[in-house]
Amino acid sequence: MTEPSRSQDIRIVAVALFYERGYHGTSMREIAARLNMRAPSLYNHLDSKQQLLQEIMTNDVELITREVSDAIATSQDVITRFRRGFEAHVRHHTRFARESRICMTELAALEEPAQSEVREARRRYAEIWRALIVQAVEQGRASTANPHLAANAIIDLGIGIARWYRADGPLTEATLAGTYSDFALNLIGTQKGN
Amino acid sequence: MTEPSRSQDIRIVAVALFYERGYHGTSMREIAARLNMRAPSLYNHLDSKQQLLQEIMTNDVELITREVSDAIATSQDVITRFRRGFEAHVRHHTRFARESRICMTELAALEEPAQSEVREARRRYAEIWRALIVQAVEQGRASTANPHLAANAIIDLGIGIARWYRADGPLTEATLAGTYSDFALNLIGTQKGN
DNA sequence: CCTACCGATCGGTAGG
DNA sequence: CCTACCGATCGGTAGG
Repeated sequence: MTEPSRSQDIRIVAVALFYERGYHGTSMREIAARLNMRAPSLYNHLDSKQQLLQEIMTNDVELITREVSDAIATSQDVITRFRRGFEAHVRHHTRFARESRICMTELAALEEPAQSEVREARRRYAEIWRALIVQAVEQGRASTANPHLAANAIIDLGIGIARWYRADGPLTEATLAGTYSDFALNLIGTQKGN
Repeated sequence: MTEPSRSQDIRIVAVALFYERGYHGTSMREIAARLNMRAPSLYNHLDSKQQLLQEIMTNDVELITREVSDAIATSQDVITRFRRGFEAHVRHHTRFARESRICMTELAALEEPAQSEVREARRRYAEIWRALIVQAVEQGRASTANPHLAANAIIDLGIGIARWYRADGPLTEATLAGTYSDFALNLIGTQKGN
């Protein structure tokens, strides 16, 4: 049975094309062509183009939430939690740069009710960062005046990476995660080495 | 003569719609409808849909480059230059949040050679930030280990603002610029109060 | 998995 | 500024 791998192939090609040309700039015929198929054959593996977009976006936001939650859970120390969480955040945006950018860029192309669900999932993700920074400030380990804005800044640093990071470039994921963690720790007003 | 204001109206509506639905998700008929016109009438004021996108993107990247260059030129002190430049950077992304987001999001929809020109203009803009951070480090006023990555981070902090800032929200532009300047100064390893 | 094809919509032109 | 209309392309279905 080639069924599950075929569906997977379609999703991979869809990610590549939505990333390169955007959702509305990509046709089902183009997706099919990259798989040496005709467009109608795709519909043996999926319901609609919308469903494809929805799966990509939902998967991505759920994945990063899980990755960061898991990373944060590995320590009791708030600064260690912050650093490990942020490294997971950065790594996600390097490893899934295309998915992340689609999530950021194509939200308007996602129809309701899926759009609201993704927005809500993102809001919950941001809440993790807000809570963590508030906790760090309360414990006197960080000094930012505005944890809410700091959380936005932290998230945007990661999102930005998906804009310019190239896996085939000279910059390794580990170097990037390390350097950016220093940025993030500085930003919220901790001292390096914590 | 209603000519120049009409062209301006069209550009304003195009910005609003490209922002809301994306370039490929917006039809010329929709742009016309918001102006109580029919689509063919638009072509008395413009050559093509592409031209509309190109003007929006070129204008925006040239404007932010001018704004930040001017802000930087008002001081000799490298940290003051950095802070004033960054405040201009932040203010641009609040005042022109829609244009900025279109620039970020719709680059793939811009055809060549315009796309390469915008990419090049953006590269020059990033170069301003790299040079400024390198200078700050050389003068011992900042301590970041990687000015190139720091410049990316600084730019991404601004871009991120365009993602979530709402002019009708409780957060004023001045508060945001002030708080974010602290973030940026911390990030590159200066001490507050410089 | 394919061919054949549907109605809808696209950017843009002709002509006034 | 409009109506009328062009060829191209879209997502998706029928039927095998």
